[in-house]
Amino acid sequence: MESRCENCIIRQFNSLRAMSKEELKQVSDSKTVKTIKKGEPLFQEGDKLNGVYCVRNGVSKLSKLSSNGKDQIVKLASKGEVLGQRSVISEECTNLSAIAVDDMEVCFIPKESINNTLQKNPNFTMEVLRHMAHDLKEADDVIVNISQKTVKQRMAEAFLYLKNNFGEDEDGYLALTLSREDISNVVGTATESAIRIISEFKKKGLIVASGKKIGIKDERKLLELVEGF
Amino acid sequence: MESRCENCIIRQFNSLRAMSKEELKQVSDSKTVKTIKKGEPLFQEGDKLNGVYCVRNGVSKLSKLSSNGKDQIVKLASKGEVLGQRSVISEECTNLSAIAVDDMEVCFIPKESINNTLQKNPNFTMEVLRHMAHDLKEADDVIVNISQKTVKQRMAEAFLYLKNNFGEDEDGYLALTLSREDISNVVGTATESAIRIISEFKKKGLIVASGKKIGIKDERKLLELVEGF
DNA sequence: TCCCTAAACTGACATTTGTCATAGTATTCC
DNA sequence: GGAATACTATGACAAATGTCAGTTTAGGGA
Repeated sequence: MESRCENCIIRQFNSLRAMSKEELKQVSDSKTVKTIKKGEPLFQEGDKLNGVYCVRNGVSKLSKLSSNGKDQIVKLASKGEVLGQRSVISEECTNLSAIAVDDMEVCFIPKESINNTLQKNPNFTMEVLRHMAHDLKEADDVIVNISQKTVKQRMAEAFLYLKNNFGEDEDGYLALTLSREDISNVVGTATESAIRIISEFKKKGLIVASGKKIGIKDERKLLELVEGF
Repeated sequence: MESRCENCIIRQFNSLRAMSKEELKQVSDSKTVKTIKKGEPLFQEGDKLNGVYCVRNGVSKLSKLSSNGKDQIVKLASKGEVLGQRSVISEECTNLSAIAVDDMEVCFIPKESINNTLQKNPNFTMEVLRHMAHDLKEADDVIVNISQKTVKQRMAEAFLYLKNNFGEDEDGYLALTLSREDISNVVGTATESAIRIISEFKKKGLIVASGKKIGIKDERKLLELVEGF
């Protein structure tokens, strides 16, 4: 893949597209490319981040540990997403852990480059602001879903989310394969409950599963379930 | 209260403090002061907002209707907070309703003033960005709490939140009085469940209640409950 | 003041969800 | 290839929570 930020297509998907040629050059010169293996962390809850991570390949789960010892996955980030922005902007330790769900390739961009551009390029700042506004809206939706919907509804929604955001492979299975435990941590339920609901969905013909791979069979009915029928 | 934004103390608490004298003058000239009675809406979910609302007095609940017909309260906003920013920035319809919990006094600032300043004053943009980063972090915390804690724990947390954010009156009761239904909508549970837990807390001496007014009696035990003992 | 309505409350019950125990099934690593 | 380990699955049960139905209480007009 192209290693010069100026030519990197990835940035078309994130706030970096608002950077000028010179700014991108600076970012390009200061960035480092990192490879993270499945299961390894990009950063951990409480870490002080010295920069942001731009995802080139693979998927990362952003999660937070609850006092009951369970992780709650707040977001799944893939190609083009920038992680750690919030922490860098507010100059606080990060409140989330980022762990690779796949093997990943990311660019680490030191915070100086980001802060520098934030000060000089209002377009960039606005772009970051717009992204954050969007994330906040999504977070509100998650709050409402998680508090007002049943586990079954949230499971159905999770599968539809996975399809819409990560797509399907050639055999019609969800492209992103998560462990049952990760699924339960996205949905916010016990692993056993998640497994039981998967079994139920299989029996009812809503999904198919072969090993870890899950495929959506009856999207319409899943949608109806989410809406509460 | 002072009607010129330049002299308004309220703005010390929000992003408007990053505005210049001239910008504040423009805001002041274009703003309108509105009085909203208890129970009335500032705006409703799905509305297209033509500006933001700066709270001078009173409290507003920001809520979203779920498909099961219940409202989930996502945030309680009081003096100094600015509502509708996100919608104005992303130029989308608002995803939340804002309804007065108290009688309120707010300033409506047309979006032109805001957008104008966003374009010209990078400090202001950064300030808004920082606020939004903070809100996003809080939203993450809410997600984790609501999904990983029991209703009882969340109730305890809600009372502590009300004390810390809105304080107590001279008699030691929580300054912000919410109906049982509103409390249940903050916590994300059935009204009956909320009432039952309030009764239980009263019996156990964690809180006292006289009519709608609730007072915290044993903060330590409430905290322990939240942390899971 | 009294009524009337909305809110607060309580009980009984059904349902959902979590927990523990245990067994089967993949996967990895030597 | 085979043991060790992690993940998936299922049953049985307990606990938490929601729902429905009905009663009591409080507050705001006429």
